[in-house]
Amino acid sequence: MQDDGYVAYGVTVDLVILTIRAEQLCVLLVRRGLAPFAGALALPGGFVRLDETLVEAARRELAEETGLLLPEPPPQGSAWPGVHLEQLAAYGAIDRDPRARILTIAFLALAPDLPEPRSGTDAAAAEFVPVAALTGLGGLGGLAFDHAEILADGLERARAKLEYTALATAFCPAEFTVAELRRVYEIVWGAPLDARNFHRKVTGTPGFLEPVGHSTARDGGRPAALYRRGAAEILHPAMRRARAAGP
Amino acid sequence: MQDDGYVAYGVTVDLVILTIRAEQLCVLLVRRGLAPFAGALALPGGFVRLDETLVEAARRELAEETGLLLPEPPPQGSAWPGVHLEQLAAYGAIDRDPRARILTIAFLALAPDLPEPRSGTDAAAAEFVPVAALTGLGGLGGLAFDHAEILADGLERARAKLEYTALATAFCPAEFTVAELRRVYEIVWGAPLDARNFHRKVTGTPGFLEPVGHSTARDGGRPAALYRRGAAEILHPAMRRARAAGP
DNA sequence: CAAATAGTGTCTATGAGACACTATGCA
DNA sequence: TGCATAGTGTCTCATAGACACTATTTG
Repeated sequence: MQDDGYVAYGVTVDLVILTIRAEQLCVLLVRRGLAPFAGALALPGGFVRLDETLVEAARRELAEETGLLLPEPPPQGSAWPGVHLEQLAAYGAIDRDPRARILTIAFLALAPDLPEPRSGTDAAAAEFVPVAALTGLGGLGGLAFDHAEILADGLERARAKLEYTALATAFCPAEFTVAELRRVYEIVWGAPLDARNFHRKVTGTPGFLEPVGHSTARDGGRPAALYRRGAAEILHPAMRRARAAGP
Repeated sequence: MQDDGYVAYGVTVDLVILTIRAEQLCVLLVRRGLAPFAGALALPGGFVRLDETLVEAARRELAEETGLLLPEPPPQGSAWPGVHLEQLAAYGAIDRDPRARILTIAFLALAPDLPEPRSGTDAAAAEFVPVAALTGLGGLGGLAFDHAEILADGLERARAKLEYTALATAFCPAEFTVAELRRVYEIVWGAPLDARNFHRKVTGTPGFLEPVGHSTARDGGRPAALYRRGAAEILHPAMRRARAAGP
């Protein structure tokens, strides 16, 4: 780190907030009210204040956009539909914002089905949009700034991490069945998985799932045992990613 | 991205440049000449200019610090001791620089044994330091700013990526033997690997290694076939990381 | 020849993938 | 009873890991 050459940048955080609603992978987008890109969809985000770190800024934006409780502090012991938040990458193309040189640090958030997003102070309107509806229209086109690229990176990160981490549980409520967890994988990867093998894999991996004892019959068949996420963060060996079917 | 709340940050890039010299994993460090942290070791880096992207700034610093040819453009077809360069993460703790709010984007570079680093315009002195010499002294302590954390993240990224990518070849010259590649894994992971199984794995994975036809006998046994890196970027199934032996 | 390193073959345990089968609820 | 979903068992194939063995050089 040198001591000459200081120039000033604007720094924002932008969030790729993913959830699953109505059997679809959705991303939270806001409709921009102001120029540039007025009227276009964009990832939620905002400037980083001088008195907060990058993660704190991301957590603040997450709360503002979703009205959601912050992922920290983790409550003692029991069931918590944890929102996962991690840094994705920094984006610094010279003209990514036409007004000034603005750098953004993108974060990836994974959450269980959230309450309807309440408009933050800044966001004109926030809504969960099915990812398929965006990719269908010519490769994520139409997003403001370089947000198509950021979203693509976030999606790839999420898909990849399902393979070798226990992250899929972040899309589930505090207690869930094996079938619900499997649906998460199938929806995120866009490909079906063998229910029997999946069951053996996730229940056989120590620390992945923790049985809560009782069961439920939400779906009208034999009642399924309920689990909550276990302590294991990584999965070894990894789950093999099924290749997406269809277009 | 909102339109209010703009504040100005300084933005730097810092580089974790790893190489292998004399059977040891080494990182390029500079001795700081100026306050803060004058006299301390630090990662090389510098401010991002207004007319360059983050990667361009990283590439410029890499060239300045190492005198090395840039990893791009990749020359047609043949042997190139590619320097690998990728973004690591952004670091934005409030007081990470005591002078001002400065954000840094860290990059990770992996290179084959480099010529002696020539002092760049800014660096007082740059030298490759064995990582073991740093970790031995109480957890990477003594580095300026938050560079101990950045270095730790870079090391972990490098170790992890050897598992599931063909990245280890970035530590090798353009043409190398299987044994040399295996030494890379052993040095980075700090644990021995079975030579026979390793050989089967890397030669059996399509696209990982590309035989160049001739062979060499640098080490006095049966001559070994030479390879250059193949087209495959990822390794599936992954190589299993051996757990580091000893302290 | 011995020593040293390169490279192959073979066995075993494990896990993925395919899929038949049993278990337990509800209408 | 039939139907739907949960969960288990079993087979086959691929691969990691262990390690005996052969191959090709130098001294």
